[in-house]
Amino acid sequence: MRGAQKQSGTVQFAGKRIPLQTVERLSTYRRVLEDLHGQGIQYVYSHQLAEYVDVTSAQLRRDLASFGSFGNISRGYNVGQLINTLSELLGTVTVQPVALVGAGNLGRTLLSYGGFVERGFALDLVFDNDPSKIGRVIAGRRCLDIRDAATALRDRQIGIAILACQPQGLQTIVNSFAEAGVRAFLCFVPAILNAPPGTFIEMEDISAKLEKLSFLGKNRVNPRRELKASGF
Amino acid sequence: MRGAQKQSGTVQFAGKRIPLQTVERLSTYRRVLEDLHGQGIQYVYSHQLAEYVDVTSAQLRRDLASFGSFGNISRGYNVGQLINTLSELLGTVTVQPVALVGAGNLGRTLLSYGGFVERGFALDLVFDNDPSKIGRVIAGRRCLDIRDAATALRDRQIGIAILACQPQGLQTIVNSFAEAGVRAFLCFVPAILNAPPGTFIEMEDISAKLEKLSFLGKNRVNPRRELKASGF
DNA sequence: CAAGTATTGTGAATGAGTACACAATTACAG
DNA sequence: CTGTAATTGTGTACTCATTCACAATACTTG
Repeated sequence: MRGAQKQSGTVQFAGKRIPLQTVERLSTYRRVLEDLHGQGIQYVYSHQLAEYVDVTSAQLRRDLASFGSFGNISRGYNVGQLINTLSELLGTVTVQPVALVGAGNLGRTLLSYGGFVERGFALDLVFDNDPSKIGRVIAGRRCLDIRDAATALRDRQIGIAILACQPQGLQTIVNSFAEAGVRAFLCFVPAILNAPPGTFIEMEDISAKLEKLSFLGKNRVNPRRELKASGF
Repeated sequence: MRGAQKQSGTVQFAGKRIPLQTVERLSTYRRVLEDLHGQGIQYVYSHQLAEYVDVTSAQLRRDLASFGSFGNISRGYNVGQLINTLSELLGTVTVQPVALVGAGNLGRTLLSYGGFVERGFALDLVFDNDPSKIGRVIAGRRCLDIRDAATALRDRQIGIAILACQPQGLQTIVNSFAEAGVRAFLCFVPAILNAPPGTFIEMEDISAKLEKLSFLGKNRVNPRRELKASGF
């Protein structure tokens, strides 16, 4: 038994070791950039974007610079171009298919959430082990038998799976998914899982988040960086 | 405009500066301990518990030791006792009320999830601004008008709120909740929010998680610690 | 009761991540 | 065409987090 935790760690990219936290920030940058793009803004300086995202400008520049040199030294960063660059890095230029395990309450909520596609993900495959759900169409997708997962995953070349099912037998499912080529898992089930070699499991325990907040509500937080008076 | 990010930061506790990451691990420890407790195990050594949770034993001992001295030097840690200690630290000895903003798909899913109570949280208050929802009973709770939130929050002494609504006007809601005594927010809405002074916002962006996984699936991850051959 | 064994808690060393500060560079105004 | 102002990318310093390694301690066994 081995827990899949928020292993901070690093990623190997073009010979460099890049902190996972940097990768997480890329998402935020991209999201804010989309916003600016929508407002018709074409160029943005590191200190502006940094302020929106609440990091230091140095942090932002280093994050981006670790993937290449994208800024114009005097105009700043081209918004549209940077969005494309980040999308390429994150692998969301084209919408990629994602598998969902579990068509319960949470699963159905995820299926009916429209926001994934515009961020580059489509929950195309739904699996369950409940005979009363298998075969039924849920939010436009036909629910498949979890036992038939392997071939379906391979056919569609699925690389990412979301786990929103019961904890029983979950390790077996993860193993077989990994066997079928799935590289990364987002797991909403509070279970102790072992990530098969070459795969990554991101745990999402909402109760744990609440526990953290509960603790923070009772004790004073020292922000990493002293907050400037916000102009908000 | 200021983004509420995963500010790593530290917490002030009994004069010590404690990393937030330590606090997050406490939840995991507690969860695994509950498991062991259920199995009737009374004592556990740091290296055992550490193996389950996938941290080093030194990490585990330091995490716990930063809050006090709980281990018996030769029997290890008393499982039941440690659970109580952690619950006290996390503030989940008694079930505490939590407010939910937004009775949409996600909100209803959270309401019908039974796992919160056993972790010490009860989603007692539900708010929405949709007249067709206000007054209706959803999963046993009557949905209240978001405009009446302030008094309800104060009456129930709510310290934590979950945000699962539309992004429009969310900052205003956060501000008024903070005014009414809410100290911590768990936000599922991909918006840029400014945490009022003395409050903490935990962002939960599922699409961002998928983007991270997408990146990781394409690039090799260096685990922080070399995995020992697992006995799983 | 003494010797042996194994564990906790922690000072010190290491490693990772962030912020500072500036050289190099570009734009632009006069 | 030159001077001025402002930005990026990055070497360096620093802070924070993790791991090492061991002294202090408690239990067990002979």
